[in-house]
Amino acid sequence: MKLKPSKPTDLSAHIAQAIRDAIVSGELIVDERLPSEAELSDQFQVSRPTVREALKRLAAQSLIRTQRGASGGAFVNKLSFEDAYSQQVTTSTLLLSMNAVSFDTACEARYSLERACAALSAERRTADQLATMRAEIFRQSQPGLTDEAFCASDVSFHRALVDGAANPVLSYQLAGAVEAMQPLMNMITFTARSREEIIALHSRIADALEARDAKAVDQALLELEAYTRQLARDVAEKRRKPD
Amino acid sequence: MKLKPSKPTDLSAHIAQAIRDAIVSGELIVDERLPSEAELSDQFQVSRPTVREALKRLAAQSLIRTQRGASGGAFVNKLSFEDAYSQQVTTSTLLLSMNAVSFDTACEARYSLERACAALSAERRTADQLATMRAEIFRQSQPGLTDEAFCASDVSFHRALVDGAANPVLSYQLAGAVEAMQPLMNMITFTARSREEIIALHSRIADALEARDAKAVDQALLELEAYTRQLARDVAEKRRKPD
DNA sequence: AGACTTTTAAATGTCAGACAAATAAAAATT
DNA sequence: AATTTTTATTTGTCTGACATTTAAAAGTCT
Repeated sequence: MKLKPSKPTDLSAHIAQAIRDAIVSGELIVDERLPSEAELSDQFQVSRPTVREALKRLAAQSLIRTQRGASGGAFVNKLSFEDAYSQQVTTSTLLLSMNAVSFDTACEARYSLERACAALSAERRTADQLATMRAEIFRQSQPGLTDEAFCASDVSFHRALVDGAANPVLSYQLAGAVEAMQPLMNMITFTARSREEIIALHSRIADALEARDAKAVDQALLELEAYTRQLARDVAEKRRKPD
Repeated sequence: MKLKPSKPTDLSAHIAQAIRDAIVSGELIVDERLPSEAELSDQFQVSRPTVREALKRLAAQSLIRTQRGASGGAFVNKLSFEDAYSQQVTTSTLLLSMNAVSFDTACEARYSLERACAALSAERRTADQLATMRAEIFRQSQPGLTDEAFCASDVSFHRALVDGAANPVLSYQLAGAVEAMQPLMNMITFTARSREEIIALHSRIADALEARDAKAVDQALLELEAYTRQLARDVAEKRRKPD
């Protein structure tokens, strides 16, 4: 029936898609200036507010940036790993919370991906990354640390592990998975005993990385995953049947 | 100096962030209706166009959906795996093309992640997914297939492999990595000989999955990665020194 | 009373025109 | 020649209006 993929309404979405296509296809290249809003409204035969709504959609995806003034305008933005990363964290976090993804499912995904980095990280990790991991382990062992701070340090630790693979694409992909887990992790109350256990496993991971022993890293990660899932089960158990 | 994180300008970005925060923090829950544009312009003390620009930013991230009419308005959208997936493909694709990520880096990331699924997929793959893979292998063996069609079939094959892990979070994460590689893969010209080689490896993967032999899957993926990178090197070589 | 039709009100979608603010280039001045 | 001023361009924002869609309310008929 309808030939157009998008309904005749939502002109701004239509225009945004047209420009997006031009960027993805390479028709518009990085740092190239788009026509001014006035010119675009002429070209697309719509009003300037409508064009602006379209541009804001693109800006929300970091596809363009705008600059005011004489030779200003909208420019095709070079998507940085950092931009892509922060977008992915937001998206992944919401995806997990809104779709009631089970802790087990998220945890399995996270550790599967993280183990994918382990071999590369064992091979390539720098002294600096190792030092970061040791520092985070030390921080985790401090008494009086809140659960939130403990989790945050945990994320930093794993981030260093992932970055050890020295592959920006991997880091970008993994960052979403690891960081999006944090809200779920925050549901766990870490006892002194469980922290001790986790820190021991972290130390084993750091040791294995220092020795460039990929298999030992993998094994420690497997155990860490199993232990984390066990903790979550305990919390769920306690919630169901509080003493 | 500036206390506000965002500059005093870009009101729409500011408002979008405020609403985004409310959604991420859970202050606004799925399917909840936002105040009308008129009410929002009152609350934030800005004009309606400005509010609309903010809402379009959120719509671009699939965080809200809008509905016209009497009891219409903007509603918090339940972010689906599909939405998140397509966003990630767009982002990943642009990230690779704009940052001149080397074929090797992207390839390494992709296969590392894919191998992370291999063990789970060997354990859980359904007969249906196996059939899909066999069908794609058959398609790939058809003579007269264009390179684009061959690549597309390749993506479908790997997609089935990833979905075999039966973990939606993994599928979502991996889809981006695999699909974003396609433009890079399209640069390769597949000779009859190289297609034959790839198909043989695909068959080995399918066989191993059928036998639920995780190690064999992993090994075949390793070889496929090595072969793919070799092909890319050959193309680069030929381009530098054409005969 | 109940089912159907019409009206109405509320909301988003779009438009036009205007002014403010920023900014770089051009013009004027020292 | 260097500096300052002007100017033109472009985005950012506002006001007000109308169009369109849609669900609920009101009305009408059987």
